[in-house]
Amino acid sequence: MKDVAARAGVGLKTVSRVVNGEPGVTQDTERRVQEAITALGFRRNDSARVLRKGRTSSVGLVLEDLADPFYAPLNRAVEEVARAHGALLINGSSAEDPERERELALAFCARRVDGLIVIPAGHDHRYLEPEIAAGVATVFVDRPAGGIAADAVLSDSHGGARAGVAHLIAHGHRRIGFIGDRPRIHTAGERLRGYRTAMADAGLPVPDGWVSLGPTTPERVRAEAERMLSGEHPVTAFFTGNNRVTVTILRVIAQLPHPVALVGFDDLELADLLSPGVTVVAQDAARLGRTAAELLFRRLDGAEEAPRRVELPTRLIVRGSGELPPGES
Amino acid sequence: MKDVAARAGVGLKTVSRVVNGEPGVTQDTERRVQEAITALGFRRNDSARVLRKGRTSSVGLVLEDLADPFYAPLNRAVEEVARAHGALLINGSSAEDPERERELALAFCARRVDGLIVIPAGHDHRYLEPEIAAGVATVFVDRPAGGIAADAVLSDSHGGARAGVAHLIAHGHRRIGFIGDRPRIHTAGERLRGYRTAMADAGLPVPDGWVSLGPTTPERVRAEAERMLSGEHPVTAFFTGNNRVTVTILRVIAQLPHPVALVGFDDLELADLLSPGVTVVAQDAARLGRTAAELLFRRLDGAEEAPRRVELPTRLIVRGSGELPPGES
DNA sequence: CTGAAAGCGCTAACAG
DNA sequence: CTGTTAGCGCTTTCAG
Repeated sequence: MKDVAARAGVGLKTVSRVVNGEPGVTQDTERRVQEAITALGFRRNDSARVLRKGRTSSVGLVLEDLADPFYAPLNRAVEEVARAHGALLINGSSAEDPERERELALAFCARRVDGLIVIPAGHDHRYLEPEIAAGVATVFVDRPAGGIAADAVLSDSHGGARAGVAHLIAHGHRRIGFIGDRPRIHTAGERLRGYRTAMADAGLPVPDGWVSLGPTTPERVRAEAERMLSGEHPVTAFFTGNNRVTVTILRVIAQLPHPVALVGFDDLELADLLSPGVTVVAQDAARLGRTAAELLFRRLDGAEEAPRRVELPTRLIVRGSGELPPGES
Repeated sequence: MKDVAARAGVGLKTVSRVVNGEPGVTQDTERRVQEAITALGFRRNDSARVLRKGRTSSVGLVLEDLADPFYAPLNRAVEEVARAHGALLINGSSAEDPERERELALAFCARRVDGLIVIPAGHDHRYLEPEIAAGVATVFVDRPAGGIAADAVLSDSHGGARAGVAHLIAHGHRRIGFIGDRPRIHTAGERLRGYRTAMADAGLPVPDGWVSLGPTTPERVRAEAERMLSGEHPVTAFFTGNNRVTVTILRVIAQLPHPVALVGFDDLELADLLSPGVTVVAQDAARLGRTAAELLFRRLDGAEEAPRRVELPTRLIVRGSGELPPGES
């Protein structure tokens, strides 16, 4: 910028004015400065600007996996809101590792993001207390924060799972298996709770063997499904706790001689084209992201209310797999 | 940091040494400094650090759509490589708008990213010349740069499409429709070229009506497909230019009274579970991203070779839809 | 082993 | 309308 000023024969501040489109510069001076800028290939150094202004116009997003088809639209939605507010997005995947979540969040804070959106991997977010105290607006999405009071935007996991399982029960199922993600993941627990509520509502017992929480690897999910389908009291339907489990169960079911009913949590891209279509409890990932980002920017614009917990509804999409009757047992 | 120094009763530089894990500090002094850091909730301001050091340890990624199931794994792969090199990732979606691509890329440059990975939306990247001259390593992925010499990591779109169409021809098809993305997108053109090559190899004519490039909206794709399926010489098979077109064509085909063969470019998550399974020409999006990121960091580590163009192979995955015979016409 | 001073590139605050 | 000065928070340099 110094060089530009020298070349254009003006003061530093004038260049600054031109670069930032501030008023108070003659057409002629502006032209001279612009020429110098192009000639020198100058671009404002935002690091220096940030240092001076205090605001970075950037937000950090810590999510579980950038590549997960459920989180990708959430990511995009956050980006769009950020863009509308003139902010850039820095993001990273925690890979469901609390330590990595922490590293990312703190790295973002060191970069002085204005705000932070976190899909928690861990359950203790007290490490963020100094940062929040220092003014980093923070919103949690998909799962609540642990150990601190903070904004959270969640899906109604309990209600959604309850409705999905009730749907299976309404179609005659009495023995329904639940396969979900690891129990330390908040949504996994909530969905299991929804399953138990629906079963209890119908006065149905839930033997331990019908419930399985754990890693969503195809191997584990397949083994658990096969276990639940064998033995004395095989299940006649599955309720699956997220998109990855659903995909594996679909592959398991496709190889069975008899039909097994299925309702999955999370929608899938081609769910309507399978036969039968896959009945799901859908959450709106983009809306989750948008809501969180909007809340974040409201905070950044000075909203000082107490931390809020927003819960978004889920939607049961009926496509066939959840309406299959129980086979003879 | 000043505050920390004051509180710990040491000099500024000593705090800096502790914060950065540099040697030359007594155990005792270090402890005092650490205490002050925790007490004050101090975190190093990376903006200031960057200003001084010149390197930001961050890379920018401009892609088309963060939420696209094809680009999401690429995004994740880039993130992993960046992470391995201690760098953060800033990213944004161009939404296939050249102006937006430019804005994002230049905003990243203003933040002084060390390197830039771009999935081009536009065809003229001369706007990056000053940045590259100023030292921003730049790698293009999925599509080549326009107007400048730069590294590019691409899939073999021409070869992949050619193989996919040849597969349909080998299964008896003579009238094959091609529906792809807008012609200004490089990969769309290359895939069309592959289609034409395969048709020419087999001595088959290609009337204009069998080829359609344009927006990948369901409405347009559906209309074009229905047009190609009607009239005097209806097509008996489709080759689709990317995942979004394939998804729509699958919906169109599902509603037809007679089967129509299909080979799609890009794999789909549930492609194996449809009946018939969807035969596709798959690219490895994660590998594309990984390769580009590794090349980028090689540049950042000082590799000074001439710009390289890396072309990754595609893979034909046979699942059923591409092996359907042509119906009677 | 420790610290003081200079300066990275920019903008806020004030003169002219 | 334009320019000067100070200083954002850190690291580099060099001297204790």
